[in-house]
Parts: sequence; structure tokens; C-alpha cells
Amino acid sequence: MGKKTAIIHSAIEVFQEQGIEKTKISDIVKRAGIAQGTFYLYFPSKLSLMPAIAEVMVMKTIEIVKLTVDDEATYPKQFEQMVDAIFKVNKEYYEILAVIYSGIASTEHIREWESVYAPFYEWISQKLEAAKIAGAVRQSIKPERTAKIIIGLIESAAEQVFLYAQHDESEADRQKEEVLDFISHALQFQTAKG
Amino acid sequence: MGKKTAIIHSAIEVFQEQGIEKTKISDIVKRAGIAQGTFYLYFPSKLSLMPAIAEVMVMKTIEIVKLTVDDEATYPKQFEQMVDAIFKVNKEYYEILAVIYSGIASTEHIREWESVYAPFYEWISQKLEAAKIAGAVRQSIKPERTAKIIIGLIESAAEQVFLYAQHDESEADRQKEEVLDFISHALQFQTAKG
Amino acid sequence: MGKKTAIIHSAIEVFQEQGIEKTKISDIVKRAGIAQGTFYLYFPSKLSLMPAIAEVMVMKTIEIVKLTVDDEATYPKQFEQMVDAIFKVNKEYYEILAVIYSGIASTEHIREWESVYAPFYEWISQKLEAAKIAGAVRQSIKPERTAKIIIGLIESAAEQVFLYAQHDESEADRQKEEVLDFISHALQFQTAKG
Amino acid sequence: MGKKTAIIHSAIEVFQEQGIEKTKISDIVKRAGIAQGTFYLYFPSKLSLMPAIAEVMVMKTIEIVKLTVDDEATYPKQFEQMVDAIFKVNKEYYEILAVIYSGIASTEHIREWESVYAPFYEWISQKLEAAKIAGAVRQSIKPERTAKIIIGLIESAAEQVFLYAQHDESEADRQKEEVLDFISHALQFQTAKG
DNA sequence: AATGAATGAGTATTCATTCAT
DNA sequence: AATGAATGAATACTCATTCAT
Repeated sequence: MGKKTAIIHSAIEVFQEQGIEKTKISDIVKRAGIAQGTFYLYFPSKLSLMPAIAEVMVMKTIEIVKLTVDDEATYPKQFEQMVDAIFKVNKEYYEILAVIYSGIASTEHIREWESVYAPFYEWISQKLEAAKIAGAVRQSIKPERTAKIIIGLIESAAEQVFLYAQHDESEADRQKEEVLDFISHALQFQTAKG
Repeated sequence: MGKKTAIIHSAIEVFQEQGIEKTKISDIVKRAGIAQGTFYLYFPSKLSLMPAIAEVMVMKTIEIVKLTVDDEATYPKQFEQMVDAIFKVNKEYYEILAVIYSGIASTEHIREWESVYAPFYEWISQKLEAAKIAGAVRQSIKPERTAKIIIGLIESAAEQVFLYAQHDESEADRQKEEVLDFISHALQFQTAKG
Repeated sequence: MGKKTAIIHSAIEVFQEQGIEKTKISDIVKRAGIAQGTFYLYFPSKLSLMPAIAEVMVMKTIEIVKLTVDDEATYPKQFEQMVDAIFKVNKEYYEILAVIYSGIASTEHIREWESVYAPFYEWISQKLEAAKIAGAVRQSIKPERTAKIIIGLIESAAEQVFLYAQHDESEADRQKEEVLDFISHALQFQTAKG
Repeated sequence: MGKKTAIIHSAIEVFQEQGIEKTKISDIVKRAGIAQGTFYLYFPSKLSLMPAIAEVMVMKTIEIVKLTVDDEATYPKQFEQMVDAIFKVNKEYYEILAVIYSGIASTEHIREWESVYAPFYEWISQKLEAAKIAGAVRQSIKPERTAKIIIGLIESAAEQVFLYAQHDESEADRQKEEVLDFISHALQFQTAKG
């Protein structure tokens, strides 16, 4: 594993454990097993790590979502799987996701966020486009815009459940169900056609 | 105005102008017109201000939403006004909202977020309940859960537009329209009854 | 109990618990149950408390020594009782005695130490004078000088045992015995006369 | 000279000049010619310097005592030289010794005192052992215990004279003489053998 | 490319002291 | 005499960044 990757993964762990503000560069390099000066060969500052971390996490999210969603299934089923996957990732990594979000928000790197999320938006967008062509969803939706809305919706719901509220398995499940119901009606799944 | 309130309001302004990280306690007290030591009589640290600020901002949001929404209008109209209002607040205060979010997320005060938002959830929840009784929306919605989903949805969409993307007036309007469309279908407004 | 006494006794307790440096005026007044400003009506500063505290403690020491020493007993016996008493006080109050010593030493009040100890020196001095007249001790001793030597000797031995070393009952006893032996030979008790 | 040694020696000087409380870390590093942050690489706080300083001072004391005491002289003479030496060191460094004592006493480092003094105790102890074997002193003395008593006795006497009382050359000399007399009788020097 | 000791500017925090009540 | 909220000067301490090796 390259030093750069080591730094990113070390930082993910340390940020998760102590939060961004309390984390010192020295903590990151210590865990990464490299010298302090080496850090600066790869990143100019602590906050400049955030986009790299965010990218890793979003990539991981996309990967899990893609693995979970069965392209052969009906669209309602696929969206259900998508919600499941995103909730699962948020449950597992809620701390680091919160950290990314806050870290991104508190830097001038905020504009990179869009490009990091772009592949995710793109993937959902194509899915919606296909569903639209298949007549499986409401024809008035605009795939690109709706993709952003859906991801924002699912992730904010997952955050509410896993980050700000008490972790309660059944509560999470019920909220997830409501989210799916909400989306289903918003997209107006044409059950006849699936 | 009490010293505590003075500190909170001063902090909101300064955080908005320079961001949390670059803000020194000395900046806050200078604007509040109090001595540095006095700050510590009310707050133990800079980050402990966050829940107090968050509360003020959420209260302000609720206030604006309530002022904007006409209780006599049809429900679709009311939700349109609500989306308008939340987008407006997010546009106006996107910096400070980002700051609150990141500030909250990066502290141990994260659990207080739920209670800060509670009155907002409650208000929407009652609105949905009434709409349900009036037969104006889909009967299967669960008001409390859906309230959270809607606020999360609108705010995440507003953040995407105002915080992470380029500020583009028309782009924001078009995304707002799509959000409203999404919600309308999700709630299944009964246009016959309004 | 007067406020002044309350302050002194509160300070003794707090100094003992947290040490002089870490003790704030606010800690002292809190325990004394008085207002912060009131402190300054009686003492100009934290360190100006030291002589007052020292006096209380030395007085207490003298009192215990006097109570323990039986004026009717033989001189060797009396000195044995004296050593016992001083060791006992040092064992019981070693923390506060250390505090006084360090507190005194670190201030300009250091010169008051002599006067605080004066009555103790005086008492031993008279005892030695009487013993000398009675022919119970070496005639070449100079009571005033020897009094200081003896108190310094006993207290330093007690400190070594109770403050700097591990508290070990039997160890303390054996060292005490050696101290007494040392003094006995130094004073050259005339056992024939007692 | 290593940075650590530089810090210790600088601190000794500055403490001596201004006392512990009034000394700022910045004073110490300034004189040591190092950066402020460097201080914290070696010591976590001002008071944690104390054991290190104490060790240096005790070592210096031992060194001077060893230089002053002539191993070939009679034992009474050697002890006289020892008292002389200790009084001399206390006179010369009474400020810094007071500072060490108070500094040690007011910290959690108090237990380290024992080990710092150990070599001094050891040296006297061996001296007494040899004297005992030579039949030059009372056979009932226990060298280790008596070593501690003697050092405590001499140092407390020296402190009384140089620290708490008015510095008066002849007064100091007379007290020193009495101390020597006291010790001589306590040890029961066998003048016949010397 | 890698190191890590040294740096020192920058800031949070403390707490003795004041003073209007 | 007593109060205790407010003060702000004084300092300890942190930690990102550098640079000689």
C-alpha cells in the first residue's frame, strides 16, 4: 500500500475516533507509520484530506449499492434494494460520513463535493432514465434532478436515524419503510409494468 | 439583552463571516462587547456554542416558514410555500447553516440536534395530520415519519443547490420545482379537494 | 466561627486536597461558604494565607506535644514522648505540613516562619534549660540553639518517613527509635539522675 | 550540551533569580536559547522540572561534600568538614534549594525525592560503616538510618539559618558549631582513636 | 523520497482582583 | 461588612509546518 493510501486510511480511522478538530497530523502519521514530514509530501493540510476521504467513502457506497441492486429485478424492487444499501452503509459508517460531511462543509474544498458525488448521481440518473423509457415511472420526472433529490432524501433520512437519534434497529426499519413508500409514490411506480 | 444572548448572536455573525475554524473567541467577545473571561462564564468552549446557535437558527427557520405559509391556502399551495421558504432561508443563511451542521457534527453535542429540530418536525407533522383528515393527501402516510423525510429532503436539496453547487438562481428554481413535484406525487395531493 | 477562621480552615482543607498551586481563591471561598469578594476583606492574596495556616498548625503541634509530654517524667522519657508526639502529628498532617513548608518557602512571607515557630523553640529551650540545671543532660549544650536543632532533626526525620518514603508503620517506628537514640547520645542523658 | 540539559540549567538559574511562581516558561526557554515548543518535547510542565533540578543540585552537593571531606582525616574532622560543606552549599544555593524543596513538595513528584537523595544517603552510610568498623563511633548506630538523620539534621539546621533567619555570618557559625557538637556527642566519637 | 527534531506564531483559558450594589 | 458578576491581563500550551540530514 502506498504512503498516500496509508495516510488516507489512517485519517479515516483517526477522524472517526476523535473527530476532525481534535485530530492532529501527528496522530494521523503515527497510525500510518510514517514520518510527520512525509505527510506534507502528499497533502498540503489536514483539511485537504477531506475530498480524498470523501471519494473513498462515496466510492465504497456506490460499490455496495451496485452490488446490492439487482439490475434484473423490477424497478420498485431495485429502489428498495437501493434504499436498503444506503441505509446499511450509513449505519455502518455513520460516524465517518458525518465527519466527511462536516469536514467538507468547513473547508474551501466544498466545491469538490459535487464531483465526488457525480458518479453516484450519474448512476441513479441512468437508472431513472431507463425506468422512464420502460414506462415504469412517472414520465414527468427529470432523471438528473430527481437523482439528486433521491440520494439527498435517503441519506438525510439515514442520518436522522443513525446519527442524530438513538440507534434503534426497529425504528430505523420503520423509517426506512416510510422512505421507500414516499419515494415509490413520488416516482409513481407503474406496478402493471414494473 | 443578556450577556448569553449577546454571545450567541455575536457568534452567529462572526461564524458566518469567517467560518468556525478561523473564528477566535476574542472575535466573538469583541463584537458582543464583553470581556473575554465573561465568555467562559456562559460557555466552556467555542464548540459548545453550537447547539445554542443551532436552536436560534432552527427557530428562525420555523418562524419564516410559518410566516410564509398561508394556513388558508390549499395544501399543495402550502407545501409550495414551505419549500419556497426553506429554500429562501437556506439561500440566505447557507453559510451559517453549513457551519452549524459541521459544528454540530463535530462535537459531542450531536444528540441535542434531535431536540432542536423537534418543534419543526412537530409543526409539519400537524400540518400533514390535518391534510390527511381533510383527505387532501394520501391516507397511508405516517405524519411524524413523513415530516422528518420532507424536511430532510427539502434541506438536503437546498444544500446541494446553495452549498455544494454554483449559486445559480435559475438552476435553484428548477431544482426547487422538481422537489415540489417530487413531494406532491409522494403525498399524492388530491387536487379535486385541495 | 468568624469569616476569617472559616477562610483559614477552608484553605487548609483545599490546599491539602489539591495542592497550593492548583487551588483557586474561588475554591477556598466556595468551601468556606462566603463570597469571593469577602476573601479580600481578610487576606490580600492566596499566599498571604500561609503564615496564618502555619500558625494554626504549629500551635496544634505544640498543643499535642505539650499534652503528650509528662512534665513529671524523667527527661529521657519526656524526650521520647516528644519524639512520639511530633512523629504522630507529622503522620497525621504530613500533607498539610508539606503544603505549609512549600507555601512558606515560595513566598516573601518566609521571614514570618521564625516567629511562628518561636513558641515551639522556646518551649523546648526551657525544657533543656531545666534539664541542664537538673544535671540531666550534657552541660555544654546551648538550650536555644539545641532546641532548634532537635526540632529540625525530628521533623526532618518524620518528613523523610511520612512524606517522601512509603508509609510503612514499622519502618517509621524503627527510624523513630534511631532518632531517639541519636538525640539521647547527643544530649548525653545522665541516666543516674534522669 | 543537549537541549534537555540546557533547559534544566536555564531553569535553575531563572528559578533562583525570580522564584518558581514568577518564572514563565518563556523565561526559561529564552535563556536556554531554544524555542518554546521545544520545552514541551522534554517536560510537560514547569513543575515536572523539579525532580530533574533536584537531582542536579543534590549531585552538586554530594560533589562538593566529597571534595571537602578528606578521607585521610580523623572521623571527627571528616564530619566537621561535612557539616562545613553542607552549610556552605546551603548558604550559596539557599534560594534554589528552597525552591526545589517547595517545588517538590507541591507536586506529585514527591516520591522521586527519595531516589534523588539515595546516593547521598549511601555515601554517608558507608562513611559511618567504616567509622564503626574502625571503632571510631558508637557501635550501636545503624549506618543507614543514622545517615538519613544526619543529613536531615544538618540541612534543616542550615535552612533555619540561611533561609528563615537573618543571614548573619557569625550566627551561622555558632549554630554550625552547635550542630557539630550535637552530632559528635550523638555519634560518640572515640577521641582516643579519632 | 523520507525523516522527525525543532520551531514559534497563534489562541484558548485561567483566575486574582475589582466594584457597583 | 458582604456580595458575586464581570473583568482582562497574563501565560501556558498546541500543533501545523519546515528543513537539514
